Amino acid sequence: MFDEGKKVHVVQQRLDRAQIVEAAIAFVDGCGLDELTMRRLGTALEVEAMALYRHISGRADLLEAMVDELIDGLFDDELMTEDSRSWEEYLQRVANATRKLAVAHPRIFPLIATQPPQAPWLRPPPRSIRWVEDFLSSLQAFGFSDTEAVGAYKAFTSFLVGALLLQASSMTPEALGEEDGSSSQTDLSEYPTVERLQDLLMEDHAQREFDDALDDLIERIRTSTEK
Amino acid sequence: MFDEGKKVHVVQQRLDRAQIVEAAIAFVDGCGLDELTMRRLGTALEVEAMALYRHISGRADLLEAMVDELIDGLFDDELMTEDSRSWEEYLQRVANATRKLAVAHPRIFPLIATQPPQAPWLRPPPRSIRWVEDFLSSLQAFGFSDTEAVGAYKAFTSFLVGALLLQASSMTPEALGEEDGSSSQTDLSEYPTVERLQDLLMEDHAQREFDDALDDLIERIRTSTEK
DNA sequence: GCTAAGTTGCTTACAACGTAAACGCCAATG
DNA sequence: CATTGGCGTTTACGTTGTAAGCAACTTAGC
Repeated sequence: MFDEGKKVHVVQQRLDRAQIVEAAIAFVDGCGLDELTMRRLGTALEVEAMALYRHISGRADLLEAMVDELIDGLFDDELMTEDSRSWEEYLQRVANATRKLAVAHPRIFPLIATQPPQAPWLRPPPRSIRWVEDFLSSLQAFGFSDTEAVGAYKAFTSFLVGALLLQASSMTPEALGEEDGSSSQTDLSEYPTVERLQDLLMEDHAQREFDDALDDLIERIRTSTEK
Repeated sequence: MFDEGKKVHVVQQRLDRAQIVEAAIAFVDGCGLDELTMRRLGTALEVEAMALYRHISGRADLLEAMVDELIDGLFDDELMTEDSRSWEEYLQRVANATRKLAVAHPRIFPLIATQPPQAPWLRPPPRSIRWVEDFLSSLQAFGFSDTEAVGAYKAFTSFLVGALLLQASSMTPEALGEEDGSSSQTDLSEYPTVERLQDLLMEDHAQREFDDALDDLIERIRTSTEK
């Protein structure tokens, strides 16, 4: 007679926006952006597609919510909770937290980098006003002038998107499939240099290159604020 | 009796792959990626949608062809035709030619940066083997060792995608519409630093920042090859 | 506890999409 | 002249995002 235990497991029968977004992120992580469909996301939540529209206004809204959710999650990252002792340390924290995000969700990161922000001066990856406020005010607390802070913001965002977008797309399962040239070995005989350096090109030193480029960026910011 | 001049103007009645790709690029430049549809591209060419499939194998193929077309076009750029006197000049040529491309096609550039390349080590923006071959062999002709050339390649591509993707998305007509906060003025009262620096954030020094960052990247490559 | 109101999910429906398959026209080849 | 092969059209199918109406459940007021 305990038959109403039929909907087994952890299936909540009440839907809300947060869990839709969470499910969408999980879905894209697993299957890729193109596979994300209102109907499929519905069935993943054991619900009809149209039910989602009570909580989100459409597919575009869902994508934006996913991005915002991940970006907001950065603030709760342990790296960001405690204060930094120097602006260098602050930049390193932010960079590493963002990198962690890109590595955790390589198939969503392109969306973060590509999706048009609310205002043109709100560049991705931060992409949220709250975040930019934190960035600029933190730098100013360490003595940056207005123009220095804004200059650092622009240089830093360019650095992040360049380093992490390429990192993320190299981690996408589609790319990983053909990593060791088992399949789809293209003919390189016309490109001797590429052929000779192929092993070097495939080597993955992403973490070190990221750190090196970040160190260099920090050095660049330092000298530009001391002139 | 010259009645067959009815299809006036420059409408060729024979379709070929090149003009389809060209029309698609023009269409996206004008209307954006989301608006590009097989059917719409068909009518733009005064042809039924299915006619396109005689020349391209599908939408994905079309997107790839557009990217390849633009990338190949870089080779014909006047900047690239003559030899460079130094590797610094070579990098500057490539960077400026790529930047010109991003500025000319801001709505397509995200595709160049995002689309998965043929091999994981073929990073965008070059994204073509021919191009990478030119890059690596040119650097080696200027005395770069194998590891130095590959290191420069990776650093340079990261730089390009970061600097140009943000530049391109800030030039997209959607973003430009709200550039001067005429519409959609969000409430910044909770974000005093952003509010105070808003004018600075909106200022566009993209060209100078690009050049500065490039100079710095060159300097970084120089010192790393001299240690 | 009972009814009224509001919330939430389901059903149905439609236009637009990408593309497969069969068809007809035209030009070039024998 | 007949034939063949290439190219554009027509028709059709399955899938997509989403609008509209309906039904069931939760909650509020008495």
